[in-house]
Amino acid sequence: MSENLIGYLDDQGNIIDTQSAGENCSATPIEYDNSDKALEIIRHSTAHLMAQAIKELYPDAQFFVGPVVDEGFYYDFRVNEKIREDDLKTIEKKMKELIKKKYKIEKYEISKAEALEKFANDDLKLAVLSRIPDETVSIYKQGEFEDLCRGPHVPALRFLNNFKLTRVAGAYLGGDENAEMLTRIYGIAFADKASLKAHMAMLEEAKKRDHRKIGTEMELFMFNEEAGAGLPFWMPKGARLRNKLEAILHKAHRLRGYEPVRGPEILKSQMWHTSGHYACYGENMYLTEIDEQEYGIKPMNCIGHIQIFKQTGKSYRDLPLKYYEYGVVHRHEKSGVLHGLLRVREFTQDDAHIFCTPEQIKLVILEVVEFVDTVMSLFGFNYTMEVATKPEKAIGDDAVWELATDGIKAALEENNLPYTIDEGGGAFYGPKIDVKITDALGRKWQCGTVQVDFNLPERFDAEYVGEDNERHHPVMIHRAILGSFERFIAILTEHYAGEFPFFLSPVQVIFVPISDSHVIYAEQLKKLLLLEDIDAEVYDKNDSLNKRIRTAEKQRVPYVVIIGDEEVDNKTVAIRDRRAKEQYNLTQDEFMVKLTKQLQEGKI
RNA sequence: GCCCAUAUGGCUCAGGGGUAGAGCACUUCCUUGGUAAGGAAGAGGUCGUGAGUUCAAGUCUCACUAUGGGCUCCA
Repeated sequence: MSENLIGYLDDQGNIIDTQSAGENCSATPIEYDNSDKALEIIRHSTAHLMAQAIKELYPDAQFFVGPVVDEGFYYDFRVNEKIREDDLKTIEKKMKELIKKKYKIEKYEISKAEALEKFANDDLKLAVLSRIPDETVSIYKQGEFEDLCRGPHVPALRFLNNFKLTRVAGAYLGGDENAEMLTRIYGIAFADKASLKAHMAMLEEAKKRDHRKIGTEMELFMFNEEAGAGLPFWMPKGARLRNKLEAILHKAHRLRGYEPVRGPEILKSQMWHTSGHYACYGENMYLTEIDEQEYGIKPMNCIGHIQIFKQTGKSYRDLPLKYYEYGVVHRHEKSGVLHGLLRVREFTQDDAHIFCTPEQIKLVILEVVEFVDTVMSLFGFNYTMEVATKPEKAIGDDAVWELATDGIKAALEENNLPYTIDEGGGAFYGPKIDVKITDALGRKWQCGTVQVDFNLPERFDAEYVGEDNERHHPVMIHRAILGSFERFIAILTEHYAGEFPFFLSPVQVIFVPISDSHVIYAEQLKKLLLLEDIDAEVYDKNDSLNKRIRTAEKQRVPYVVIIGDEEVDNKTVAIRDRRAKEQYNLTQDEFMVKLTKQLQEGKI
């Protein structure tokens, strides 16, 4: 048996550890390295090692589950003591000590009845057992420490040298928010020290891209404790960036046949009762009373758009009818979930509602998915699509839900668009496709969404006259491309590490005049650029030239332009180009043409 | 909402019971410089808010607010 053998892979893709495989296993060996399967075993065993260390340090600790996850592993457990971030070092130290004891990891099997008896005093293990259907369960043992576990595990602790405990957190038992909260410790492990180090370095790099850090540095947005949590303020630089994004999207919508509309911020509660928001989404709504009449601040824009649709008679010839609005919505998110611009309580959706016939659904969905793809490509985002099905709190018949869900799946499948299923994740009025992109730390965030809704048009009695001269309820497709400007700009910031493409950059050009006599020319150029919707600044502070160039270069600006005698005399500019990472000279005309042309990159 | 942690000038942070510190940014002056930090002086904080312990509280305790990492939930 090889020194580095830690398990086998059978032809079904299941991992068999060496404890289970026996002497003469013919399955494919898994060597000790950084392959996915090897890491799965290593990390699982490291979770156990951590549990063993915790048990020695906190003898009263009881353990729940310790699985491998995308970012490493964790173990959930109950202790009387409070475990803090500082304690992780102590636990790590104990883990290293245990490795030195050279324990082997041994496995034995017992019947479920025996297990129930063995763990009779451990309610957490009994909870785990209650979820296991098998009649036989396995126990893994290393030194004095034993744990109920199905494996797989490495043969001995010596394979677990390269790990790091990353954070402590609370986690509900079984993910149920009504249940007890356990302590969870996350960690990561690799087969070699260098990979671990590289992983930690990657996390450090990701932190530098954090939109909250860059947003503060670049003065894009802010929050204010006295104003309230989750309520973002857009500072001038951030507002410029956002305006540019809005302008690009306005044009993109008009070119695709969308009409702008706008509904009020608050509507009488009766309307939210009719829609079902009051019953299904009420916990998230802000309510207010005016003249003894209750109003709800809108958490979504659909209700307003339906009223606009209903205002004038509609024919099948008008469909599909596309209304869009940069709709400001307020949602009372739980305080603990707020997260920079990625999760706020007031945000603006690039929202649209497409009224169409049932026959048009497929086409409309595809059109939207294509729109999404165009926008994502513009920024170079990878995204995944999830089809979310009927949630527990929902309105409408199952049959209608099925029809809508099948329509979504069919549209995607017929065009070979890959998707996964999010069971029960739909909106209360219909199933949806969620478009998810990842932030700097690899966390997925929902951005775009396409939702098929048979329910709200009926509830509000929205109608069109069909070819048959009868009245019909239209189908409503709710959709957003960016999702919200707040979240999307947060992700953009992390994606570009603040170095936004020219067409979005809040400051697109910085002029550095060499001395006072060159300021006039710089100001003239700045004005010329503004006429083309390009934002520029002139750095004429009383600092040395080198200092001003350094400051300008650190602003994450696409172009720094130096203006001296030579440039003024010849009507030229001396450019430091961020993208090309080089310096060159252009005439003023060439410069203007270059920049206005580059602005076109943002046209979609 | 729940668990744990954190909160000191605009920003990043030090100070851990005895009358508030640094760097950057800011203001003024000198310097007018051709491609990544020239020099000098100055201003700016009731140490998140409110209680409590103490002769004495940024510093210890509690509550609240906000923020961070998670859980749960979502654009």
